[in-house]
Amino acid sequence: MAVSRTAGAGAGAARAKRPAQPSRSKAADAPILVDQLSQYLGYSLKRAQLRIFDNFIRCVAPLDLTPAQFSVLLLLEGNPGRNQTEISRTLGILKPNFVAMLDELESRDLCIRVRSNNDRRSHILVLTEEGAVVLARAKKLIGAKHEARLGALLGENNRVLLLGMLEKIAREF
Amino acid sequence: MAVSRTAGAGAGAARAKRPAQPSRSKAADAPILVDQLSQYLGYSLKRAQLRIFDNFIRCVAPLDLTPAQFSVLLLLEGNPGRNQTEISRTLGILKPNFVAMLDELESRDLCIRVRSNNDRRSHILVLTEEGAVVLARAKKLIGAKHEARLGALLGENNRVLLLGMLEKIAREF
DNA sequence: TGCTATTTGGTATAATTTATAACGATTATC
DNA sequence: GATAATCGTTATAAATTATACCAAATAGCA
Repeated sequence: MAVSRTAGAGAGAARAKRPAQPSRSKAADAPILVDQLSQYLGYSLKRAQLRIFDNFIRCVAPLDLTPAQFSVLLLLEGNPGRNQTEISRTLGILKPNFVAMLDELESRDLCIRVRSNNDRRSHILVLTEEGAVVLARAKKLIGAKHEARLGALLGENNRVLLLGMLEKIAREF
Repeated sequence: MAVSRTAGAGAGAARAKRPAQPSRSKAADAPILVDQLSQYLGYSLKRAQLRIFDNFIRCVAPLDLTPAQFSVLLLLEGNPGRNQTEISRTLGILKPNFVAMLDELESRDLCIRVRSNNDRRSHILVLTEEGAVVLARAKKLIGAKHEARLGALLGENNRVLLLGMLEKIAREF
């Protein structure tokens, strides 16, 4: 369905004042119709997702966290004692790609890898104190600037409804 | 927020029968908790989007159309006489990336570029007959196998509600 | 009319994201 | 104790998204 990050959604071409004359030559820039497309869940879903991610990133910009990084930290906090494979699989991150991501987080002292005693192959992922602090700040920023805004836009009831439907799709579709 | 294409969502590790003993060593694979994460719109949105795209692609597999390609064809059908810039911008595809995409569609005889008479710089995009046929088939497949399934999962009322909320987010957030 | 600025489609290329194959070390299985 | 499987990792590819620039054509204006 296309939909990339930067360019805006609107048929933002010229949009100058258009003459009454409905000819098809110059100044005839009627907005492009997206109505049909918007009826397809995939399209609207992707567009919404890009908007949300953009805003998410801006909200936590002071902490320099990507959505993926945030999700890792949050998962570590709530699930201590897990290893890389468990965390990466839960998030749908392929193991090879998770390595660099952890290197980054570890280099910023947000978490550490600890060799497991039970299974010396695996690395237990541990949220550091710094990681906990950053995560707490991120939560606060997102709650105040991001999710709150969503609630304001849709209404709190609808926000919860939306979340429920999305979860259902993610699990059962 | 992570969330890639392949790996499933579940904490799909071993999940063998676990002994009553709640020790933390072997066989202690309680499912990882994602509840907190699921409360963040970005996470659930992305997961749902990946599921939907996966299914979309499978549904139109016989026609070999990506969501992006489908959206282009649909837009051409509903908006004849538009040029590349207008279409690509509407879809949020950057112009340089749109070139190869059009090359592909044109090579498959689904659409053609026609030099405009009004403005000899621009290429008007025209859906070919073949393109219209393929698009019609795609619509049918998606309607029958994809959107219908969604309606069955959420209920038709909720499906419409969901679409409305997503559109609102895409436009106003 | 001429001159400059902008727009259009395009090329080349980079950066980012996602995916596959394989390896050493360790553990499980039998 | 031999074989298979798993863990984290490296290397690398493929796909997606983004930036800089170009020639041709047009627009805007002096």
